[in-house]
Amino acid sequence: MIDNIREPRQQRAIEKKEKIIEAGFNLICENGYYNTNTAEIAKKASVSTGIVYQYFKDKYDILILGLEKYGDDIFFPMLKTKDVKFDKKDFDKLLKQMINHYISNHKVSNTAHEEIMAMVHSDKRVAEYYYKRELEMTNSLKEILLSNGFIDDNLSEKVHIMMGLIDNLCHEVTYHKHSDMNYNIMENLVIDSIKNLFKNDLD
Amino acid sequence: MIDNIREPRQQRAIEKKEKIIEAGFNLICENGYYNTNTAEIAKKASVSTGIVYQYFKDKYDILILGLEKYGDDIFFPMLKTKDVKFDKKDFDKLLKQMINHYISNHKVSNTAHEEIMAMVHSDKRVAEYYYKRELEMTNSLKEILLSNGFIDDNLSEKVHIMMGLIDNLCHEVTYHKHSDMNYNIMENLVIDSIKNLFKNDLD
Amino acid sequence: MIDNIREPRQQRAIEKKEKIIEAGFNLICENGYYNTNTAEIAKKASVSTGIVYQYFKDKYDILILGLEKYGDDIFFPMLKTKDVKFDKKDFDKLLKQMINHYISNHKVSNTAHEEIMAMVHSDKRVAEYYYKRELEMTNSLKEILLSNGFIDDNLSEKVHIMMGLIDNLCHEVTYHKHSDMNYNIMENLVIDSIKNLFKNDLD
Amino acid sequence: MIDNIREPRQQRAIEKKEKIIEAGFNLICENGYYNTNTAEIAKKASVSTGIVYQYFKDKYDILILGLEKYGDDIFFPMLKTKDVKFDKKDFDKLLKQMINHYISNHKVSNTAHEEIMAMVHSDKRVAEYYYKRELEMTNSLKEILLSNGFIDDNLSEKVHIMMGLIDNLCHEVTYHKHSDMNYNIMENLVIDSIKNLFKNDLD
DNA sequence: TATGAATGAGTCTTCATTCAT
DNA sequence: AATGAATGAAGACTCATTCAT
Repeated sequence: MIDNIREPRQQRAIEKKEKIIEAGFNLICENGYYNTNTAEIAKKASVSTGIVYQYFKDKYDILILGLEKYGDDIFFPMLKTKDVKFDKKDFDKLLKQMINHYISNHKVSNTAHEEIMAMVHSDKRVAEYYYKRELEMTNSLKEILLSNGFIDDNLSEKVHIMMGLIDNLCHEVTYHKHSDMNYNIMENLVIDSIKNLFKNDLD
Repeated sequence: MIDNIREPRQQRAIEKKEKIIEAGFNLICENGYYNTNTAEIAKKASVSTGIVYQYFKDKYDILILGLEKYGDDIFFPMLKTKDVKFDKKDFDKLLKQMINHYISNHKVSNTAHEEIMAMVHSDKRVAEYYYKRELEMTNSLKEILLSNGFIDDNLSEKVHIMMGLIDNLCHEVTYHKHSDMNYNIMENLVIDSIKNLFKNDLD
Repeated sequence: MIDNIREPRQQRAIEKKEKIIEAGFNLICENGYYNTNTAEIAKKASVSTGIVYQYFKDKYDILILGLEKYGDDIFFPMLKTKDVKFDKKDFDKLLKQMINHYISNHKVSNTAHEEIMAMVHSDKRVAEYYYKRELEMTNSLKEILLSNGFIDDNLSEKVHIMMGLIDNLCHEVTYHKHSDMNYNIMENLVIDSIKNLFKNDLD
Repeated sequence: MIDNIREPRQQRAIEKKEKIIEAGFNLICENGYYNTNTAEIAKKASVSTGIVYQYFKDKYDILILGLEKYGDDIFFPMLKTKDVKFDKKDFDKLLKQMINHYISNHKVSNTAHEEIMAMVHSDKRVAEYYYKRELEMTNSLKEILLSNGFIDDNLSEKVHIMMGLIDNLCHEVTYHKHSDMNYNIMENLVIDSIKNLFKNDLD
């Protein structure tokens, strides 16, 4: 079989490809990979079913390309944040900002998060993407902290734990709503935990 | 139309039903729900496809029943642990034990974890199961701590964060193997974070 | 393959067979042959599915035997009426009685009529049964008329037409309810038509 | 999920859809609805099974569309006959024509009649179709009669009875062949009965 | 005799992918 | 480059019938 996936040259063709990725990725995020079929994707992208296979090897390809294109916005919006300067006294504030940013982002694309996280757990390439970006995120945070005078003392581990704490908090706030849980208190406890992690830097 | 689902009476039939759940749940855990078909399940359970539908409403039913039967062992093995007594001085040790227990359990059923967690993110009933048990787990830990003299000061929130920390650590250890991460250090940081959470109790 | 259909000798066995026929035929009459399965039949007859195949060759067999057993009551209740004596002046009354008898019978087993008539149109043996009884009915009516002084002048044809008229009327009354149709008038027209058929005898 | 049913645009596709209806309806008429499967239909129409479900919701849909397309030719060919003018003296002739028309039509699609009539008795939508057309037929006949000077005196009832008489006759001629029945005589008796129904108009 | 467990061929239906135009 | 028609393998599920006990 010939590999006849064509990389579009013309502007219109490029736009068409983008449109398919967008439509496909959105549908997959809304309904899940297995509950989305190519006919729907084509329809939503206002193209024919046939054309899909001139731009993409298969349905899976759409997912992966969609993930690469839109994944960062959903999972790692903070990756775009660079060169943050802050006073150590205001570390609290920074954390609060991050948390709020995270939470509001979660809320926006609630189902997308769910569906893609599902695939992180079941699909190798999605997992690969996710963990790679997570690592980038860790490194990005490390650099921010280093550039603000934090010392490189087990920093990777600390940042990883910190991210886990924030993620867990956001998840709780966005989905579960365990009735007996007070999110203000939780947030304060999380912030306190993080400050404890970096106590050597903050004293 | 008749309600086809029959509860088997004969011993051999009961065993067969169990066998189908086991085979089905295992396959789903290994390969994912959508990549497992009823013919495979039947074959692995050494039964005909027909019998599957006498004991189960549909494929999904097998998943749910399998989850109820084996899920606790995979996700919440500690739920069986009750009446733990410990000296506050040995809180470290207890935490280390828990972490090791968790990690070894993760390692045993690596893919099961992944596949089921995928469904927690995409399927309502699986999510329901998971979060319910998670809550039970939280409550169980709360009681253990209370019975060992910890005070009920935002205990739910603290325990939830603690579980998140442990979970995150285990996950990291079992899957990622972020090359630059030192798990001993991470473990110590996690333990320290937890102790910090309960500093009022441990002073 | 051995033909191991057994004719039951013991009283209990005979009753069981009857029960299966009754249950099966009733279900078929209610829901149609293709919408009735053997499990349902067995359940309704309070027997096991296995036993069914010791008394009957197959599902079809139940239908045929049921038809032979209960069909007459549904389709040809008048077959039991013999030795009717009437005065020619009262022919009207007789016809009215017949019609009412027919109609009330139709109403009792409305769906049975529908379902079995469906099979008259699609199944050879059901058709065979039906037309045979229809012939018997014709002959029976012929004899009644002859024994009351009617002459044998194209009597078969007349009776057949008469039966068609009554049948058609009953059907209309029982099912259609064509809103604009006055059944009293229709009945009178039918009776008048029949009397016209036999005008040579009634003058 | 998407609404899969597509209305074909291309000429060839339209023909293919027609072909499927034709093949499906024919098979159902020959062998019955439950004895016809989609694979056979596809094969007879020289298409793949998949395409069937792009044009039709399900097997049942094929039946209904087939009925709407071909049903009139089979059941109500006379519906096309309009603006009939006749002299009351020739009412006999008209009736004979009708009867012959009916009979020859019955003979052509013998099994179709049987199978579809079976469904009239067991399926709501088929029944709906049938009785609706029957009503149209009645009305059409009424108008013909009215336009030829018949008076509107219980005309609906009379026409309905008349149709029943003709139908019954045709059925007898086409199927039963009750050996002892003389169809010429029967035909004459039927015609005489009809004329008697309309005696007020014909005197 | 009787049970109900077990079989597996058969049915409808879906959908990723390819083809003809 | 584009369309949308067409393919056919694969899957879930049913059910008449047979089998083991």
